[in-house]
Amino acid sequence: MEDEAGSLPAKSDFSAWYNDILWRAEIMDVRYPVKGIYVWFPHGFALRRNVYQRLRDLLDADHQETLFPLLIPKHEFMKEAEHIKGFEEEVYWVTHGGTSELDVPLALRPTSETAIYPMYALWIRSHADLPLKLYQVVNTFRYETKHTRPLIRLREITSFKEAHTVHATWEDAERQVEEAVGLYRTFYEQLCVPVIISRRPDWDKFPGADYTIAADTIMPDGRTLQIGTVHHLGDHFSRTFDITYEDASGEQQFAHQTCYGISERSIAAVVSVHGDDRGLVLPPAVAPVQVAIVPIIVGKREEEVLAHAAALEAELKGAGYRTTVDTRAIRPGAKYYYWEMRGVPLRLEVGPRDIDAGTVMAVNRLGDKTAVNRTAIVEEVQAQMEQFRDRLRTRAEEEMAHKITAASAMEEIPAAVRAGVAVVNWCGSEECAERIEKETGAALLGSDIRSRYVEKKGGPCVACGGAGRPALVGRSY
RNA sequence: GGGGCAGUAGGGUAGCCUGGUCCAUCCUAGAGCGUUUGGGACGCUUUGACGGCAGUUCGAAUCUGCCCUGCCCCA
Repeated sequence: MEDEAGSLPAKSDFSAWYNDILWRAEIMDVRYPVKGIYVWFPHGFALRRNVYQRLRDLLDADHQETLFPLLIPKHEFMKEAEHIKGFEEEVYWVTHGGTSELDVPLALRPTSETAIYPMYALWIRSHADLPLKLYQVVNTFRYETKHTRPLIRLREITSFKEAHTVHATWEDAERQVEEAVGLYRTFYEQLCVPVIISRRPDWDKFPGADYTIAADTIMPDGRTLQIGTVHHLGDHFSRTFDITYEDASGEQQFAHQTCYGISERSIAAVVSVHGDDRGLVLPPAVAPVQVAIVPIIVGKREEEVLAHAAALEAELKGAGYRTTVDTRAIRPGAKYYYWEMRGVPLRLEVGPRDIDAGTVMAVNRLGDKTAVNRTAIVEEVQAQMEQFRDRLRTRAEEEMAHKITAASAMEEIPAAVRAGVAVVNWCGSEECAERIEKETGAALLGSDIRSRYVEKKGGPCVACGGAGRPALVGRSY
């Protein structure tokens, strides 16, 4: 216990834990000398790749991947009034080429609507071109003035998956919003990260949207993290960028649009929701290493054990598992800690005793240890992975459920939001939302809540007593 | 947006108040050699730091100013 090498701060000290684990588990190096801009370590990058592969697989079913430019000319960027207002304080501008000033200043995209939609205006001509569903995974830049935090609040978002769809009618776009919400639900199920879906209040929606649906998770310190948003853009942008199509009767119509995004906050959520005092705990679906084999080398049987471990590795790799044998010249215990820090779901230990007994010791990242039959190893690993994933998901769900508290009066809100989020009844007025924020120090996050942990039926508004519907109140990142 | 605190080898720290004894302490990490190996091995050898710029001073890790960077709390 004392003088433990490489020990993390306890997860109960979440802020310290979070900063430290990103370093120790080799997710990100925060030492890059520009505020709010960080470097992916190879291990973190491998995690990112696996996470985004999941997202791509889901989207590729009926979206196409594309890539638009980073630079947006000022005149395009300035077209949509609400949109500009939402971002103008956060935009980086490229004003010079070498030493000469540019005729047209170029914005580094804070998001890509104004890069994509002028092209959509050219591409879309007829109803037969609709729906159009494209997405890209890009970096975006926002000059954040609040405290930056790796993976959570960045000046360069390195991993923004943004989808932009175009539809004939408002209703078609609305259906797309629901599809996107479904996609995001599935995505987070794969990551075993529980989410609460809600509709953002009007004053908090995406600049230029009709409405915004958001997915939030609850962090260990009780604060919420927005990890996905879906926006119904109506025809705001199509009017601005002249995205029109000829309908079946030959009339020109404005298109209706949606956009929806997920960023590396998804990875912050995986790290934070599942991790523990020993390090990362990763769902098998995205773990860069799914099985770590630790050979127990004792005296003369070294070669035999290594051969055994190599055969095991080959078999598991053949079965599709990301597997590694740790042959480093350090003690087995050091390897256990090493792979635990990096979140490997399953560790297999093979030593002389196991070889003699025809078994392999299997230890999952939650600490369950079993001796499994060597000959049935692939089936065993598969079963253990599935069981592990289910346990992770259940554990995360239970933790989130504990952080949601119904509050029927204003006085109950502060205690509830100290532990997590409060569910209150709210009449929908901005005035009452402001009162709630002022009196409790927590923000009104959303209404039309979709969560199995939140009752659907309404009641009197906690602020004014008028007819209210359930709404989410919490402190957010 | 407001307010605190801090920056010393790759990571964590002592020294700073009270300038010189500091070619800077300890832990960890890295490299090499050897002995080890069923939960963070040991021995020997070795590498490596005062955030930046200006100032005060005979002399600055230490004092002052600005800048950069980070963390915490409040709105």
